[in-house]
Amino acid sequence: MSRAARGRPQPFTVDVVAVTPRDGELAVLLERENAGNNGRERWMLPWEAPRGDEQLDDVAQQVAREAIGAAPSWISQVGAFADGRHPSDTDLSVAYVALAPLGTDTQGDDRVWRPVRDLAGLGERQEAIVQGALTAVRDRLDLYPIAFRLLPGAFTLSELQQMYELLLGRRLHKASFRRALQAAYLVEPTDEWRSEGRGRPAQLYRYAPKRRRRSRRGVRFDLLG
Amino acid sequence: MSRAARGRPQPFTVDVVAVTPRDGELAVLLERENAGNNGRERWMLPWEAPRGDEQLDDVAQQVAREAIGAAPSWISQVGAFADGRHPSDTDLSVAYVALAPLGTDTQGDDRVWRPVRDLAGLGERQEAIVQGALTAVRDRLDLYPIAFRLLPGAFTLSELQQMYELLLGRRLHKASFRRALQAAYLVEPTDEWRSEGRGRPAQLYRYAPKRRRRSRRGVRFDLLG
DNA sequence: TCAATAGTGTCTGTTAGACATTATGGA
DNA sequence: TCCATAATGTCTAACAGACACTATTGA
Repeated sequence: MSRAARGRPQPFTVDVVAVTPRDGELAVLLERENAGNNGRERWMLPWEAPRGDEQLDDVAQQVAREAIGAAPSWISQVGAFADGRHPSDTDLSVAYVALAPLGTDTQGDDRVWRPVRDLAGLGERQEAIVQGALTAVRDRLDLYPIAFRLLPGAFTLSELQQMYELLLGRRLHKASFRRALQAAYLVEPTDEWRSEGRGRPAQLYRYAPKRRRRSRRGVRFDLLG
Repeated sequence: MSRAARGRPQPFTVDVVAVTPRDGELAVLLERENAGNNGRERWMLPWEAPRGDEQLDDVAQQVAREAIGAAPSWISQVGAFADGRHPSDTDLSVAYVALAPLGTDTQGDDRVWRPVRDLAGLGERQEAIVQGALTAVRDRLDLYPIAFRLLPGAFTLSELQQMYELLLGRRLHKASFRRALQAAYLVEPTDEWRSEGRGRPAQLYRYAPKRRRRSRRGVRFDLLG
């Protein structure tokens, strides 16, 4: 950071999209914007204008921790956004996406988990930021343990598969999913089982990556065309 | 953009990593930094502090066009960088990567294509930006026609394969590469051939995506572990 | 003719998805 | 007992890589 700006608030913000699974869909954390209460409610993503001597990642981590009420299980920069109105009236926002494990709850009326299909009350820029964050999560799903970070430490393979299905937005084949998981040496079984209603109880697993994948066969041409 | 900042220079920069193939490796465009010539040369990425009423993408496009001498064949945001020294002494840079087709040349001593393995003279922040840009290019290679945009309008399949190999940093299997390309309906043959030295002449192709890929089989677990 | 590169056909091992089957609990 | 879910085995089609072969030019 420049000497001039040391300690003073920056003319840009760090915005955090906190994501968690909730009621079978993804939800993001919104805070009430206590601007002039002229009729309809206005909401916003948690944000902060960093001081001049802070690193972006540290600020994002801090904003996420305060909003979620615990350290995020994963955090990553999404990009810079300048279009549209922002609660801070700054010209630029650096966006981050942060993951909160399943079951993370908030308290109070001014901080809520809202399903991503209904972001009414959010400003233009922050709505674009949420879309960018969700795209970033999907794009990085195969490289980072995102699905695992949205689950508690112990989980069933069906829960893990459902998390992947939720993030990808499509169904997966059970046998294939487990075969690929096995081959990747990413999980190890615990000696616990969980019984939910009817049906055979499921064994609990934990995330415990062992080997490194080094495949990358061929090239993929997944261009939209 | 906020009313306050309209028309005035912003307290951040838009930095552009212009990339082109050159002598069988990737090169980025550097400009001479005419700061106090105290001994060793200093170089920098092209950058600009946008006015308050400009959109980021437009500024990046403009910076790229001026640096390359022509419109970039593809451009995309990489992210925001705040660490390390920057020629502008601003606290933040929004980085873009821009592609220049093979054969794009520069003129003058103050603007050169430098191979990515030797970025001596570049400041800390911009060196991190270049690394981020190269990573972004590799990560998006399967989703955007990056390799095609680094080639002229007509190219041989061997040239296309070599471009993929250059970007991926590994050799590819010729028959498999062509099979996958065929299946993706991305190119169409022209009625021209090119003869280079010995060997059978190669047919020229052009980028002409026809159908949409809709495969995405299974899940990939490419986590590092 | 030889060397070099383009382009293609065939074989094989790997993998994804369909399908079926067994296992194990609760109602 | 029936039903629901877990977990796994088998079959097949698609695909990647190896290999070999033909095609076509310049030296």
